[in-house]
Amino acid sequence: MVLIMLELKDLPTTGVLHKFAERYPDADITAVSSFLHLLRVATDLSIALDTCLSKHGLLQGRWWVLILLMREDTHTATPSVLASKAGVTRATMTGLIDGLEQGGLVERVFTKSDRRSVLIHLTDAGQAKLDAVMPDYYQRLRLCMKGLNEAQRIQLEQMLDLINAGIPELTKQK
Amino acid sequence: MVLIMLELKDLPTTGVLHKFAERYPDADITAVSSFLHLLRVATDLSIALDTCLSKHGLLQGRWWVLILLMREDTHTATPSVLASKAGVTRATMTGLIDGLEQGGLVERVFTKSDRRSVLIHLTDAGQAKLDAVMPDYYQRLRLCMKGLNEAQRIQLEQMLDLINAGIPELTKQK
DNA sequence: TTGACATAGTTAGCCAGCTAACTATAATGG
DNA sequence: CCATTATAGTTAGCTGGCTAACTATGTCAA
Repeated sequence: MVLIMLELKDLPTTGVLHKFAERYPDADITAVSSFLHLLRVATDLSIALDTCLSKHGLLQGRWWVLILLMREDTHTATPSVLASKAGVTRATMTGLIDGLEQGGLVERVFTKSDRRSVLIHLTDAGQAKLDAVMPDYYQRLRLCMKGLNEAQRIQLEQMLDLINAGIPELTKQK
Repeated sequence: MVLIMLELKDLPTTGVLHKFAERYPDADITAVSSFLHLLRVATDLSIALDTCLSKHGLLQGRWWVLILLMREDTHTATPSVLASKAGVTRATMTGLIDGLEQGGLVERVFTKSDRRSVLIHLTDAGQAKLDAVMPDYYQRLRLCMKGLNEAQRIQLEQMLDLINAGIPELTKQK
């Protein structure tokens, strides 16, 4: 996944929001506040995740490829499938696989059935890398999220789904 | 703000999460689920916001600079302050200002008091650009967020604050 | 008062996304 | 059965972040 946004250090105060709402009467102050708050926390989470992964020589892109491969029973998938699941272009996936192959974490296996295609296979070194990264990641994430109990987590996901359902409104042609 | 993460198209099913939890007993399944869900929705929101802004010839970086300037009573600020509030480096801010100046949306004003410093001033054209963009943005955001009532928005922000408080756990030295 | 340090802005070069175009191979329909 | 279209992977070049290094200016303490 590739989320790019400006890191919002100074969320607007309600005073600023009201000032803007005067000039732009369509402004829905709590909508803006929640929206920016959500983007800000997610941005900081993403940066922190990269910091955590970089201690193991990974970033989100490559890390996610390894996870997608581990999910497969055969520890194998094509670049196209990986690109689609990771939400990046095939061109980007080529670069990610190049880096992982250079590090010996995956290997390209050429298939006979469809000669256009390549299978990407998680190597033992790749699995070992995951076995080093994932426990650290899971421990840290557990601590990070310990402020929310189970009920709150469910509520959060429900609200995220509601927002997600509204996203098309941001881009819809009028 | 610069949030970079892989766009997670395929969130793990609870089945997959349990499979991983077997190998990695530290995994806190609902923590992982909520975390990925949050990053995914925020990513999609960020992409949609860029799509919305790009119809007006802006992206998040430049758009945010214009907003920060409009917040100031004098419609003026230094690049350093803008960089700090936007959460980008001063180097990045130089590039953003270059682009905005080229489009006539801001101007560099050299000061006499501190000759190291420059003041960035929102031009009439810059204000006009905001007057074109912001109503569209606010209308769309209102629709996007209309699935959440006021109580839910408050709850959401509270939960985001709880997560935010846990972020240091992701990067803390052990 | 001057040497060391701090601050403001810029420049240069890196990186990981992206799109568009290309090659090779497969699938399909007239 | 062959021309067209679709698919898989790669390459080339763009973009907007980043860090590090640099210039110029200001500040402060010995």
